[in-house]
Amino acid sequence: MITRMSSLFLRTLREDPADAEVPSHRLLVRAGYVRRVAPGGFSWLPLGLKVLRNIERVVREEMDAMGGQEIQFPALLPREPYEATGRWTEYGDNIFRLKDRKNADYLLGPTHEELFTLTVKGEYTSYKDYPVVLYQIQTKYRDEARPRAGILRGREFLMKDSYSFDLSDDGLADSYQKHRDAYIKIFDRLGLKYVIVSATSGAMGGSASEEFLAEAETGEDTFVRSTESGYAANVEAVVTPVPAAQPVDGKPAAQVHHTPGTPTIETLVTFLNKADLGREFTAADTLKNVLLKTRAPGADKWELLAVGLPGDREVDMKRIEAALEPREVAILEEADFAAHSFLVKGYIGPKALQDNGVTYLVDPRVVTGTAWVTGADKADHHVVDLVCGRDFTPDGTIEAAEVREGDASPDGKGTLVAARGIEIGHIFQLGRKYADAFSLDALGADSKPIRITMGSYGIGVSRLVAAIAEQSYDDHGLIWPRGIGPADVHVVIAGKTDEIRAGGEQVAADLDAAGLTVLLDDRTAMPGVKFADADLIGVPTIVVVGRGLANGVVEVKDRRSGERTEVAVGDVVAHLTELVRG
RNA sequence: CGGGAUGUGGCGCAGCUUGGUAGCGCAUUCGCUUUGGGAGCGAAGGGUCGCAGGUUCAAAUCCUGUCAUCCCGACCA
Repeated sequence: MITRMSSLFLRTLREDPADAEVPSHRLLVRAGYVRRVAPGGFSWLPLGLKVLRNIERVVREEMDAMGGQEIQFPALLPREPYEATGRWTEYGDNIFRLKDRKNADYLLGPTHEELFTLTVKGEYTSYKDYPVVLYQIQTKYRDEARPRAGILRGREFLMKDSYSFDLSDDGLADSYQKHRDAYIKIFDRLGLKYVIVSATSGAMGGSASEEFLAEAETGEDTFVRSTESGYAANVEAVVTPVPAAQPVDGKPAAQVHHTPGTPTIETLVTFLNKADLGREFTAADTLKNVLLKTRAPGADKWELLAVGLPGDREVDMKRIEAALEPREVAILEEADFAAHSFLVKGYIGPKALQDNGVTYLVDPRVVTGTAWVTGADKADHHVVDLVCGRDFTPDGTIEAAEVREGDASPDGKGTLVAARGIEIGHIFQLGRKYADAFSLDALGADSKPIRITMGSYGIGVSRLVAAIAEQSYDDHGLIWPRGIGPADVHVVIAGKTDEIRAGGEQVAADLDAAGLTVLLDDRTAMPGVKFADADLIGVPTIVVVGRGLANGVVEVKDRRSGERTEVAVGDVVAHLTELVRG
């Protein structure tokens, strides 16, 4: 197919739009792919829509290949199914709600677990029907508190979501693995640099969960990766390597010291080093005890929880929350301290905690035989050489400490560094949460019902357009991977003579006949304008038909490398076919 | 929801301090020249200055209120 720029609905901008910050947003607007119409809402213009459709095609092909069957639900949904699972309330302000003329409640679907579950329940009743994988590529709506970064986080976006329905946990694991494999194929075909990190499943519930993150500085998600191995994980999922336990024998006895005016780690360390105890202390030698309270879902009573971690580490609330999920976690307030007189703020130690029945969890680095400086449970006093396993015994360990660059990688290879990524895919094993909500059962061979177990798998299709752009651009504009850009070849007619114009038309026609998609710049503009637009638009291969035509050659330019080669007119089709088909 | 910034032709901006009825660049239209890296000259069209009050002989400009957008944070299958 040939797209003629003389009639293409396109206006490129020479200047960056004022409201665009991230590269993908800037370039997609400048190159005339998208236009903003509302916060978090964008129109797709012809070039942008071609790219979106190309990505959609890749996703669809791989989903079909792994056995998925495409269906489509309405975006406009009734309240009832979401009421049944509690999500009408749980989603809070994050869903768009509306009423019809009869004052009935509707919502614009943020995700469709309920509908998929109900649909399968409506059609399938026998164990012989399973397993099944259904998917849709649908516009989703979320009333984001703050849409940002252009296409990357909008309030309306295109998403592929699929769901697997299995009779057994093994079946679910298999469906999960098939999706994981399909996602790898999809993102590889899209030419993305990405990592797969283990993730928490969040509000959806469920167990196994992994996120696909496209590496990009502008990404919203922080993850860590090893400098030496392929290890990558969300910060919440990093498991601290446990040091070897040490013998307790021979450790100096614990001693309480008067340490006036040392409520913080910093003041304590300074004090200790001036106290002439015969050795140097650092924050890492201290054991900081942080008081929290937790509450089980549905319960209204809070329970105290103490967390002990090395004094040089800050508490990471997100890691704690992930570790304690689904329990709610909160920092202790002044009133809570007042209610428990044994808690001496700034001087809390393991003894008072355990004497008073407070659950005491420690960082995994606090192993048997390690000696610590910690609170002595009375104001202005600390205890030195309190040995774990001798002087106190924690109730267990918890991943509560911040993860830092330079920490050892959990797989033992290399150290961790922080990186940022864009969440482009998320797969997880939902389990029976939705099947339970709607009593989705299959009748087994023994005529007894089998509760179905589900997996849920998403890909941000419109977000991928931006994610690819974030990874592939230069000072001149976008650079699309092959098969993803708005055309296979961008033919620029650089000259005004009839010969050159006819030559360009012929090259475009020949390429089209060979099955390539062609963007033909047949405008009467200056050559410089056309070259600049070609670079901005980012079709991977640019063919310039111009003054060389007199010698029977055209110029083939690789957009990414900038490399130009002269090719005889007669060889253009063969040359380009080779390039495009690889 | 907290913090910051900004609203002036389609896009990007100046003008506001010190009120006098709106300007520049890009884009668009016409003419001539030009034609391998965003051309030159000449002409033209296009703006209730976010909105509402107020002060004043006079408001883009000063005052009050309000709305919107963007950025940072909180939040985010």
